[in-house]
Amino acid sequence: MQLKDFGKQNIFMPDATRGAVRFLTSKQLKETGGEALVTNTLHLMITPGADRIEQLGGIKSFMNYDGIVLTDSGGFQVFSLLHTKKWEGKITKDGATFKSPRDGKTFELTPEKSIEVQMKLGSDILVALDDCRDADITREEAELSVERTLEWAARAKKHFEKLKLNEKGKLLSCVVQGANYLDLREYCAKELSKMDFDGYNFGGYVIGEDGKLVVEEMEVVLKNTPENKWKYAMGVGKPQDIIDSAKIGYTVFDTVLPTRNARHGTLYSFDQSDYLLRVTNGEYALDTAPIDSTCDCEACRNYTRAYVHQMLRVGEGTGMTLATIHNLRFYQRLIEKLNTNSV
RNA sequence: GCAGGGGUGGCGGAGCGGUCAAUCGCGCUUGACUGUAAAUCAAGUACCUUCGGGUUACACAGGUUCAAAUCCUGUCCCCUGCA
Repeated sequence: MQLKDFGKQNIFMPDATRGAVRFLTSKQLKETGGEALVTNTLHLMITPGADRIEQLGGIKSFMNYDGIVLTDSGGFQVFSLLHTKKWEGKITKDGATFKSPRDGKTFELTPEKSIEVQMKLGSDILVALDDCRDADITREEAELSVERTLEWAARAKKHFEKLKLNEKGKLLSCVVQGANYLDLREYCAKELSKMDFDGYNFGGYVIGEDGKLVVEEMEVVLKNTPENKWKYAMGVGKPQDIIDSAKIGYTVFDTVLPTRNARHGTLYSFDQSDYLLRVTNGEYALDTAPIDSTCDCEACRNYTRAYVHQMLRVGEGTGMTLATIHNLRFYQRLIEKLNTNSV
């Protein structure tokens, strides 16, 4: 796929946060069928650092991956680690400063810094730093989050244009915030649209308190952003959430669910009505069927449920690998079905 | 044979007169995970229950005591040292 066609069809990007999809080689990842992955600015900035990745030829060369690479801005990490006080740090009008729990070193993440790091990493698709918050914040907090997100987006865009003079073939996307306030979502979407980004990402927490996708908010963003630009539902989601998001017009997806769940024993299978097959459960100990009778992945073609069950139970890396390969293949097959209208 | 130590729930291992159905770890059962601090986390794990509680339980059999997994006696096992 050409970069210019990104998002024209549904696409699912596995998360290789620190430069690898856990337990998979780039070859194994490629064999699951995807054409792009997501990696993370903040994680790679802390270690090994953007300069080193640049010295080593960029993230694609470093991890020997020849697909499309999208780098997340680090906005979500600021939210999940700083706002929730898991990491020491503070958020200011310029971004965030925080101490790495690895070695206590202080880092600063501004809109400009985020773009610079993403450039050095050798990303194809960059994301402007946003002020990500929880779904249930007060209106005042949501307003502040939107204002900062807009200001940061403008600064990111400006810096991107400046650096892009020497770097061709890169795209920049932005993130729409506004929590569950529809008018703020609309305002944020409209203002970002004026800045003309290559793609529009739905940010914030996509799952409401009831555990359901915030479809209403997602629709408002669709209506108020340019039709010919991609809409990326960040962090979405469960198979049904992806189906529902695709139905209303989102085409770009990423989530840690298939990879994290694989490691935790929750596999996906079209053989199950709810797509879920908890392979470590006792009932699969003697099950010689493949995880999914319709699947063509390495795990399903060569191994039984009983084998994956046992390997995961004893904590063998091979179990993690097989489960991850399978779950990613499931997600890619789901996307293929969406693209051929057969789901 | 003599001397010493020990037998606790599926396993390992605490407790050493009442607050013990018995810390904890493992195992087992189930669930959660949505821009990854996550090969993580949560709940449950004798039996019965109208969820108030009730019934058997700490090798086995007796005993002391208001009260015993905890003290005493005997029996049966196990381990270590010396013969």
